[in-house]
Amino acid sequence: MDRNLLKGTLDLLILEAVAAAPKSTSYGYAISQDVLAGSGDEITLSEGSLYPALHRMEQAGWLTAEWGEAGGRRRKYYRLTAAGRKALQTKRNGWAKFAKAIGGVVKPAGSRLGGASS
Amino acid sequence: MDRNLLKGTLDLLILEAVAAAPKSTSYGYAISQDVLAGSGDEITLSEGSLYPALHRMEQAGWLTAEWGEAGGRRRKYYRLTAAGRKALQTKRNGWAKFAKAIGGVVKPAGSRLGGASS
DNA sequence: GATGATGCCTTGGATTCCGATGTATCCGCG
DNA sequence: CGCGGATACATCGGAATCCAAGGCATCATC
Repeated sequence: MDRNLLKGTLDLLILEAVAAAPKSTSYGYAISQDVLAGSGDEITLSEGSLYPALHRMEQAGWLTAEWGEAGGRRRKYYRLTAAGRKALQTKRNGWAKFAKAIGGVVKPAGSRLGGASS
Repeated sequence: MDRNLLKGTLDLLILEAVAAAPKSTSYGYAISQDVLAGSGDEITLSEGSLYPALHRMEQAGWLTAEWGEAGGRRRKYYRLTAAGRKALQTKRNGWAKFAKAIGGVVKPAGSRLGGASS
């Protein structure tokens, strides 16, 4: 999978994972696992991308963080703010519009080439 | 439209435009117009992206170029090579897989948030 | 003779992401 | 006990990508 495609969708994926998590079950490691599972094992959010992104979004006011603990290990639980929910909607719309735009240009995978003629 | 989303799809869009063009009607400016039209006026390939990309792909052996002229203006016509057709297929598959993976995580735009209950 | 469309090109910089690395706890295995 | 692997957080430097800006040239319109 071309990793460049991921650019621009990182925030969306994280916001989506946080939004989907039940109550306060959203923390870094779990988010990466959720995205991995949700994508059919296709999308791996590497730590070098994930944690900086979480910090950035917290800074942006999209997420709030709270330290917790489980099984002797520290966890940082994240929740969406109102601004975060709005950002998610915006990014969803952006993705939908983008995917549609690409779809208008790209033909289905597996379609024939060159044989345009009759 | 978030421009970061475009990253990774540039080659695909260009290959697709060249593949779709009738005979020898594919040149830089026309490609950008075709993509713009095909995407519903959503995707503008800026010249600073387009021309370097065309050179890179020619270098990679995906395209061959040939100078022509029309109406007193120079044009550089591009055609797909066999490797270019193969690259297009590969990128189509990559995009399809990627879009599907994202779709597994992202909920439809406009869907409700927070009200996970019931 | 200015403006805008057509048509090509290059460069510098900004942005984005990730591999590598570091720290720490817990569990299972030999 | 020591070791590896999973869990869990974090940072930094490098690599890759793209585009705004600028430049050049022809043609049509006003």
